[in-house]
Amino acid sequence: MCGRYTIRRADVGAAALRALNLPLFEEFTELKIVPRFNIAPSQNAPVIRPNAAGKPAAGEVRWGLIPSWTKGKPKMQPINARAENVATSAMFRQALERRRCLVPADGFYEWHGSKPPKQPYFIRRKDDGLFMFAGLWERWKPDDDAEPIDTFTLITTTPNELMKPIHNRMPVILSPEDYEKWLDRTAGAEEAIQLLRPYAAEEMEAWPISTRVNRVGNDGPELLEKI
DNA sequence: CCAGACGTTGTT
DNA sequence: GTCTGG
DNA sequence: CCAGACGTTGTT
DNA sequence: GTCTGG
Repeated sequence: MCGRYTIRRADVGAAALRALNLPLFEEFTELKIVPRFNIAPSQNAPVIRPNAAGKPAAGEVRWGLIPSWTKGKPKMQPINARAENVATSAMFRQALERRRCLVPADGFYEWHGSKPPKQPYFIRRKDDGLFMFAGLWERWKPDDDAEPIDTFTLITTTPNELMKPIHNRMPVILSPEDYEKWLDRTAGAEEAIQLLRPYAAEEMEAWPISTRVNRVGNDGPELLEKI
């Protein structure tokens, strides 16, 4: 699940975050965003994470987590992490403690059905506002003297009432009042996992769309048209 | 102790 | 790196 | 998540 | 069928 999402407006970054009037975002770095209708795994996407000073900063990071201890060619690059397992899994535990991030999105896709052709749906806020997915990131160096590569994964949880008919999982969408705590590196894993719950269904809407979205290279507004 | 795995999704 | 299995 | 490749030899 | 790439 959650193997595709959108960032359709360039104002999704700094302006939207400052509008929340959260202290953490007062000095937020301007987030340069190229609108996209089809963000897929293994591509770079903007994420928001604390910089060295603890202030949130934004930059492009590759979707698909490569743990820092990976030797040689990465074998596993999970694009999702189950909220039920992040606290105990050897792969996610450290990232949950120290490397949490926000992944901005203004919509995502989900495929309904057991065998192809599956019916894709587009899901967004009713007010077409901003989502922040809960993410974890890692820094990996292919070799000792190579440039580090940053990657991230999206945390998933059980579906809310809107998503249940479509799928058995959904991405963790954080409430604005939880953004700070999720990024706060002084908050521990125990506090962090409290925030990992299904988002309010009444604030979301979904509709069926064309299977044109299946092709990663398709990246236009027509992907969101109701069918 | 060392060796080997470490994940999710969906599909069967 | 850290946990599990042998 | 879905789509598309899945190989070797030899040459640059 | 299974892996890789987007």
